[in-house]
Amino acid sequence: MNIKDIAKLANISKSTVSRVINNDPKVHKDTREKILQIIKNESFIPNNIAKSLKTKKTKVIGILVPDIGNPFYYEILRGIESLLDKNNFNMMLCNTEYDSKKELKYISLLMSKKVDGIIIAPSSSISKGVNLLYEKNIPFVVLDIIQDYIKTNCVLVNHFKVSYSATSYLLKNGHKEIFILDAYRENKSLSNFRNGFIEAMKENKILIKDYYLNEASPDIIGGYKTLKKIINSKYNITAIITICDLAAVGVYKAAKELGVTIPDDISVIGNDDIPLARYLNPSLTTTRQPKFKLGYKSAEILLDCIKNENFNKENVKIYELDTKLMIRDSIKRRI
Amino acid sequence: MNIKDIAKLANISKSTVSRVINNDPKVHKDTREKILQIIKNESFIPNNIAKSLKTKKTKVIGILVPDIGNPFYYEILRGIESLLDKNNFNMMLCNTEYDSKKELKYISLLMSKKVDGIIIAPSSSISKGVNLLYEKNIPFVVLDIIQDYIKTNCVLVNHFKVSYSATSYLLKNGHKEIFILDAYRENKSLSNFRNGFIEAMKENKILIKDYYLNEASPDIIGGYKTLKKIINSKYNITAIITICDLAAVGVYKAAKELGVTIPDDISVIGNDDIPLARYLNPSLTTTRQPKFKLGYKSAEILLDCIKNENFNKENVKIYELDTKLMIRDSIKRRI
DNA sequence: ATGAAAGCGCTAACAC
DNA sequence: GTGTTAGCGCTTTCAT
Repeated sequence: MNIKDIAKLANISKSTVSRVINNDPKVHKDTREKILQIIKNESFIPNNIAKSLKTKKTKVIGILVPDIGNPFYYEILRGIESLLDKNNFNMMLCNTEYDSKKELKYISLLMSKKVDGIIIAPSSSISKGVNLLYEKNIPFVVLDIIQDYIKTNCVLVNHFKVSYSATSYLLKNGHKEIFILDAYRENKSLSNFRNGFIEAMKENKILIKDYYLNEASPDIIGGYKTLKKIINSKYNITAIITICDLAAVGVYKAAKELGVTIPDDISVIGNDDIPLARYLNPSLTTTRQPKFKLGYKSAEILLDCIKNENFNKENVKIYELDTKLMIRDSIKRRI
Repeated sequence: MNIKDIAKLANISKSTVSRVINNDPKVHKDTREKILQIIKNESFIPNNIAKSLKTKKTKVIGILVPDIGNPFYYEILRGIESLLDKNNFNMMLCNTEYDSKKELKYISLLMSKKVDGIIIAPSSSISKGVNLLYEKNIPFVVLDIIQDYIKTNCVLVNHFKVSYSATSYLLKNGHKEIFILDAYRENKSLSNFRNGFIEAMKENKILIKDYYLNEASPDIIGGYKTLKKIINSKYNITAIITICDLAAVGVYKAAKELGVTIPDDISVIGNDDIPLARYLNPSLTTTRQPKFKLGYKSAEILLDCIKNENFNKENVKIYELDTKLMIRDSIKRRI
């Protein structure tokens, strides 16, 4: 069943049916009602694939996240969805697993399916996928993981401030031997999360030992392995700052197994404030990121690029959203 | 840029370009290589919208879940995604928020976008959306929430057994005044979760007081409100069984606020075993559902329906996956 | 206010 | 092994 069939049933041309479907005002009231009635009777649903072929718009956007399993992203997804819903867009969700190959594959698929735009939390800070989008002039917004060598619209929090504040807070509480767990980075010197830590330490004239600076996967396993390594190496650490709460959960897990008590033996401070954070034992001190808003804002910018067709590689901006340190029970005062 | 342009560059017809793109063996090796080279040079990505219009296949499936924010669904999503990835399918994710209107709207959108099939965790056990899919002969699989009045492929766990076992376990531990928190249901007598509880109580000759049987939204707020209600009503409850872990988290939250100690004052048993469950304080006793497998299996069945075009409303089955009671620290022995 | 016709970019049947 | 052609179901310009 297609508009031609509907047209036949109504003794009218398919152009007019098309007009009715698209709410073109230039249709006689009676004609409109008749056609609407038939559409309803037949419970006809127009073929938007054909429409898209003609109009070059799909009302679909692609979303790429590195880890569907990280609660950080669900709230973001909810933020995106809430705006897409209002605009009758759909989202194609892709899970890249921090794998640049998979990321690139999905981006190609999305492009072949002619999504109107893409929101991507890249697999790394040098993403080939993002480069492809850039070259092909696809409207896109980068989320959370800023690109090192390319200017794009980007929505995120200030990771420098996040770790600077977290470190300062630990310092204020008498900690000196602080371990930082960053995600893997191609170019370490470009890591704001790392640099905020370094800056805070330097300002307080604390010597940064090599092994303070660490990298792992930003998930439970990453945090788990990291604490095990710390304990095995008998480093004299009193606190650990993690790149995300999920990694902090990994630290908790390892602590339990190793008989290490948080915060008495080691203090932990996370980043992003996943819903679980406040329910952990002890509840996790962490930096709250406005996750819903991160998603909503990204969608807003993207839809704007799409609608106004004003997507311009040069006219691009970094949107920094505010964070807040949530002080809970995972930090011990060492004075 | 389209296949016609590629054809021109190669001095060849677009049919042959199409053949190369679709790996048709009936193309001369040299021709193929030449075309492949041009495609690569131009970094040409074929328009799958046009392809879909012709072939009536999109390689997209729609997923509808009632609450993106419930961790129960992420593992399911991962399961679905892992199979879709292998088959180069994309997924359109829709969040229905237990709202049948929104569900229906999204289903219409998905149908207009000609998804090859749909996996739906319905907003309720009598879903108009599911009925529409049924009537329109769209391949679909129902996840988790079985439909009361319509036969469909359905992947889920045996909720009767889940609550029966949970209740039996509580009974064995000396509990008698047990409260059950079910999700809202149009037809209460059809709730297996409720019925498993009733059956276990009856077998043990425990009188079921009216207020034992309760309904709330299956999320943190639902659990939160429920415990508040119990405490305010001064019911003499020693244990509570929740329809999902997220509701149990709500119970924990209310308990903390009210100064109620788990498990000393009240025991709690969840259902589904979200990642957070074991990290709660006290760690939550709950029934583990094979979430990844639930998703994977659904996708498997759906892709099978799509590929073999053997989707037949009558030839439909319920797939019950195994569960396991995870005994942790949220139950107190009352003997 | 309505209709006729061209065309979006691809596939696939058919011809050679 | 390759080319020609019709057509998938819409939109949209142009005519009336």
